[in-house]
Amino acid sequence: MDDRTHTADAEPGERITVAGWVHEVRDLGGIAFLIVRDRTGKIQVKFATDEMDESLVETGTNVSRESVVSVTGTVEEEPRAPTGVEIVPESVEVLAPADPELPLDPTGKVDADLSTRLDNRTLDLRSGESKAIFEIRSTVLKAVRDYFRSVGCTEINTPKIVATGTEGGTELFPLTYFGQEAFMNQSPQLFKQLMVGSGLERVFEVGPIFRAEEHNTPRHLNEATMIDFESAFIDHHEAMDVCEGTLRAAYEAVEANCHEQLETLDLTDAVTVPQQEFPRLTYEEAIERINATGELDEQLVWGDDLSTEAEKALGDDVGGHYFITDWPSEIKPFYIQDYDDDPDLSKGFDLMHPRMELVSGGQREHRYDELVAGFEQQGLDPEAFEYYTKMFRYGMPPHAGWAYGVERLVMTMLGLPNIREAVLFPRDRQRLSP
RNA sequence: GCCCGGGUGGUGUAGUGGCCCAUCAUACGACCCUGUCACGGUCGUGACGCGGGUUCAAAUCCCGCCUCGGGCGCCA
Repeated sequence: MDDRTHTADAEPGERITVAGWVHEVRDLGGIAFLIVRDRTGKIQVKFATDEMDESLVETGTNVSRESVVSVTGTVEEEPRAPTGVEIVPESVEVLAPADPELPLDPTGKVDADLSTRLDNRTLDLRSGESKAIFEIRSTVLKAVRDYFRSVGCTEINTPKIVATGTEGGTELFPLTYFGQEAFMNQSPQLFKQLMVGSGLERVFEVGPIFRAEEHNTPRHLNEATMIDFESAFIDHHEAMDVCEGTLRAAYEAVEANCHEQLETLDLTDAVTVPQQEFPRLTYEEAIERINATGELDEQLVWGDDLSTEAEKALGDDVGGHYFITDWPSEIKPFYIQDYDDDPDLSKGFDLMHPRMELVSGGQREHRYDELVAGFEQQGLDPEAFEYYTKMFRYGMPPHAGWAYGVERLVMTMLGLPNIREAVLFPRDRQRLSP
């Protein structure tokens, strides 16, 4: 396939070979058109049915939609062709015929339900919209990685099969590891913290996490991709700076490099880099503001976690990304540090999009005695986490960090109605295949 | 985990007790058509998730199961 030309690169006067999928055949009688699609676009192949070789016309016009074909011919300038050029074929080869009855319509003339699309993801991703989402996701991941490198991070990978959970609270997928009890990891949290105490100091990871919660919503997955960041010698304010920088980098990269995809998704004006610096509301300010909206039946009191309804009320009120800082220690995990002068208040924060929570992070507890006390307060056995706590006895620097859900980032950026749109092969309460 | 709403040709849908051996679009098959670009035209094939019940009569009502989607909790 060395001599293959992409459809978008076809220049008049050239003799080329294009290879791709049969998008459509339009047979008008004496003239017929075969539209070939590849990842760069589409091109029209013209058959003058009375004048051309009979078997060539037969092959080119009787091929089923979505079959894979290779067409060799001359590119001619033709104002009447959709792209201004068309191929006058010398030969057409069917590399892989498709069954005539397709489980969904990649041209998009007839809609398909999300579950039908997910059952036939390969075909679904031949359509412009679905493909565009994953091209944008790829751009986001590249931008995020580049940004982390620009602020001196080392990319790491931590184990996904673990002996204990991170927080003990959430549901884990159990498995058997050579006869031992083990779990799929729900977060790189503990491992990335161990790395800030290593010579690496400042790390990030992009990888999967697994949560066995039986939720059934458009914003949860049982296998998700997390962007984790953790750095030594920074506090939660600096961690928020990096967090905001990462998100801006992602939006900027998409705005700069994904014109075509945004156009396909009809989002050219909808996706823009956030202008304002993200407001940093304290938890206390947040609940006051929520109560002031009057959207909730019952007023929130200090110590309440924010319900979905409360988050929505606040999101509508703020109208853009924002941080919530200084959460009550009670509702944040043990590894988040409390304020020394107010132990009821933690240095945890969340980054919110008006639609949902995107990031959770905070200043970590790096002092051994306080950390162990925190375990006990949350009813966890410090012994079970000895591999983790032990390292805090050998010089663990002050540090902070956070974690994003990639799918939520893409979902909120593109206004996708369902998080499954942002994963190739989602794992949810009922879907395990493909 | 609790709660709510759906499942009708390949795909997406209409139909809420008899007007339904089921509507429309698209796809598929056949034929006609020399500039389509959602090509057009004629004809044709093709479906009520599964099991039980109520009724003279069930796609339609009831029960169970399967399955899909959503709300809440919790979270990324």
